[in-house]
Amino acid sequence: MEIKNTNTEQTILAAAEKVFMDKGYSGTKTTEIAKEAGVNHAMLHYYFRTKENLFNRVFEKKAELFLSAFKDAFSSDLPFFEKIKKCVETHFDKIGENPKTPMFVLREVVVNKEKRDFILGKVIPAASFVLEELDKLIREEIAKGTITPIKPIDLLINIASLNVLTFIAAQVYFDFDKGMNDENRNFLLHRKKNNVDVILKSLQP
Amino acid sequence: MEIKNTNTEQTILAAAEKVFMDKGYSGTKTTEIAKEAGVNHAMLHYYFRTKENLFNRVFEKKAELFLSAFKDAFSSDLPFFEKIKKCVETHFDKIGENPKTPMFVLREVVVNKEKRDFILGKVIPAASFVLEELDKLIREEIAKGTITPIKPIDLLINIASLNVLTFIAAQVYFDFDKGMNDENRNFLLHRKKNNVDVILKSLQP
DNA sequence: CCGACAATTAACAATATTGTTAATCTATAT
DNA sequence: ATATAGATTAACAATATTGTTAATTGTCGG
Repeated sequence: MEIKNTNTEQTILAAAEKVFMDKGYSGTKTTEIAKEAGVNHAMLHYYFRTKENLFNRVFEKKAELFLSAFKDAFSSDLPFFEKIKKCVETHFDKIGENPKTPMFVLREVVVNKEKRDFILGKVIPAASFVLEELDKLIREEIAKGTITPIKPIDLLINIASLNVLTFIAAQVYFDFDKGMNDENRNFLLHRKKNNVDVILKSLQP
Repeated sequence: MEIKNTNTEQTILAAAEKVFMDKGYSGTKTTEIAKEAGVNHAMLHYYFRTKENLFNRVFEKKAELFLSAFKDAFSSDLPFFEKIKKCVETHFDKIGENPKTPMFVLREVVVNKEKRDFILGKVIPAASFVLEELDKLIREEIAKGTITPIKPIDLLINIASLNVLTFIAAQVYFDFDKGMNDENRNFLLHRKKNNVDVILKSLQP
């Protein structure tokens, strides 16, 4: 009489993740998730009660992932310009590991007030950590005259803009599900290099 | 008796535009459009037959608008750097006139293969016009050594990334429907200046 | 093997959603 | 004023979608 945490629950969660990521909350039918998971659709309610519960499990995981891309990006120990370079690259690569995440999160956040508040509640702490770090670094360099005066928040938005929109564009052009061909890979490599370049130049006095 | 029949068809279209822009195709119920328009929901089928017909009317209009922001941006007659500055500003302002459009178009394009093909079919011609113009300009400047070698497509994506994501972020933070306060306006002005700055610096040798 | 209980299924139920239809109303030309 | 055609409405219909339930199956410790 014990927990036989079947893989059914995990199978459903994985299927839900796939379908929700592609079609969003309102575009997804629970029957399609069940079909994708290969289980009776009652199982989905048995384990998660409602569509919304299931969605929240997926959303919270992906939102965490989306924000962690920022946190992880700003935790190396390097000279200033290399550090910034590393930040851009790390952020880019983190998104690359889950390339559909930005569009998924932004879509729900724009469409759903609760999700918007949820994200904003997480963004503030996440951002303030990063912004404080950045602020110290930037002040020093501005004092030394090695970079132009810039607000940390602007630098952050610039990085996010370039990296995030690269992957949204990629999502329009090629199908992440079918693996990537050389052209796709080259596009991303090229854009990563470009983004680092643009950010570093934006700092020049 | 009383005159005049306010054009019901236009009323419905306007309501559809509003709701579709906020909630996307799958998130919108035709009954909500009817309610928003203040008409019996049968009218919506009387004039447009199906939800999809109605949606397509809205989508095609907005897709055109989205792309026109690029075309319009590249049609001034100024010295190189001022021209680029003008491009970024015009593109930014064009989006500002319809700030929800980028997210609306991108959302449907990512989620719906037909809409994706529709957009890609329009993007290619629109882009090639702009890219050819840009190519001529850029070549001259590179030859003169006044800018760093850069591909027109990269410049274009950089401009689009910075401008588009500015408004997506804005859409998350403030409610475009309730008019904007000073803080909102300042944010946008500040970001416009920042984006011009980043783009111009990205061109430096 | 049995009993308990979790897992699974089919069948049902309730509501939402899109779409249709037939009747009614309204404006306008004759 | 009447006929006509288009506009509008309520009422209906069909299907989709989410969720529930009761019965069945499977597992495992005793």
